[in-house]
Amino acid sequence: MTIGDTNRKGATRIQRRNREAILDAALEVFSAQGFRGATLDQIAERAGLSKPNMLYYFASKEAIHEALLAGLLDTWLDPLRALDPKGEPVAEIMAYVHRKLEMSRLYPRESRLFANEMLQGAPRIMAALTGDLKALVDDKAAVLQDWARQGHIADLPPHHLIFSIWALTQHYADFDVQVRAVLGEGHDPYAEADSFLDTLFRKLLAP
Amino acid sequence: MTIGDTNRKGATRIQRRNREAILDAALEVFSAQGFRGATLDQIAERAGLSKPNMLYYFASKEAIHEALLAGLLDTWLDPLRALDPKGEPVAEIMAYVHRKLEMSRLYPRESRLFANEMLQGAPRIMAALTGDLKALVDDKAAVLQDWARQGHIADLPPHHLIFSIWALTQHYADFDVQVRAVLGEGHDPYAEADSFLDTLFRKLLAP
DNA sequence: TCGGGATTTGACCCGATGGTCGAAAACGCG
DNA sequence: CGCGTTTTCGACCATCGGGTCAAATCCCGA
Repeated sequence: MTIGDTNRKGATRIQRRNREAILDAALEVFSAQGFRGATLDQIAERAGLSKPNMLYYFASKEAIHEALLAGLLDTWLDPLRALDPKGEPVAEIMAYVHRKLEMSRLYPRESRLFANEMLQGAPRIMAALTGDLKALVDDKAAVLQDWARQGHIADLPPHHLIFSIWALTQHYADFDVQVRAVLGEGHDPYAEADSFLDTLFRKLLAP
Repeated sequence: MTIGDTNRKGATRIQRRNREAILDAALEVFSAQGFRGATLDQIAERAGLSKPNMLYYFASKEAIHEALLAGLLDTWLDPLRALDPKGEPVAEIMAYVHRKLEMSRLYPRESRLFANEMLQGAPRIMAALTGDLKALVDDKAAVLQDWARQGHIADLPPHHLIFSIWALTQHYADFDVQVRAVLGEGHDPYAEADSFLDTLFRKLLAP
């Protein structure tokens, strides 16, 4: 049987376990070293497999990276998708901010993988950026603009409002070392950020 | 004569020209590929030198990277240093925001180099983070807190206020591709950001 | 103009790295 | 249990990549 891209049904228990172990290890390494900086040996070791065995599950380094990115953008955008045009404007946006920060806290590796890709000029996901991503953002931006027009929130450039949410929440994952280094001991960056960002966006959104 | 770290006086015209060309090329490559992802061949080619010749000016790949980072943190923090405790609070902070955004616009490669280093866990500049950087930030944070206590600006956690300025301004350099992909044609990201961030921070700082 | 230091480079070294192969071992199901 | 399929991996390969070296070339001040 071809191993291909199966990650769901039709795969044995061993296949699922190993593919998962590989992707987890790869996430660890790619997110910390970037694509070119990562080596198959590092990934294989972390995954607890021999290199040839790993390449039995994924055809190449590229293929592993691709598999990782494939799911990423989707997962990453779920919180934005959940922003409900029919909900209460400020509450919806605040919920988005908090969900996004929670993503940074729970999935910092994914955030860094994405950041790495952006820093490199997004060679592998440019299509998704100008396609799905842009479409989704444009859609939600229209919602924000409507809310602004109706006076529910301040009149702000909607795209940049969204950028600001991304920047502020992802910063805590991507620049984690810096945040912790500067704050010093005895701080809970994410708890403080949660409160600070709440204040920030409430003030910003107030009409 | 030892080539060492001389970048100033005591170096011939050729030395200055070549060292500069190397550092510029290295900035280009390191900022786009990360340390491990960059190769000496790429750098040498961009610099217009042979690899051995490049290694005549810098002892190793590490040395080039180090030279780059050495100047970076300092330059990068200049705008914050310029924040004057005796100035008018809101004006001082707004000036900092605009200066920082201008840095992103003029020196996106430096921003990305720094971001790469952070993503990798800051292995090469951790000392500077917990040393000079923390000291400077603590110092300015105290100023902000004073201003807040005196009612000049809103009472916000000063460290996170600074983080928010970093996150929002650097985002436009580090995630440039994403910003442009999402905005589409006919936008001037930095001009829009300048206006948006002005609004954002004025609303945030209002007591 | 000339000599010695500064600069440049072709050739080379060798460990790292992505990837292949064939055969052995483990699995699972009839 | 028997056997075809799946899984595993030791050994190997070609290329890449950081770095060295000795010899050639260039440059400039006395």
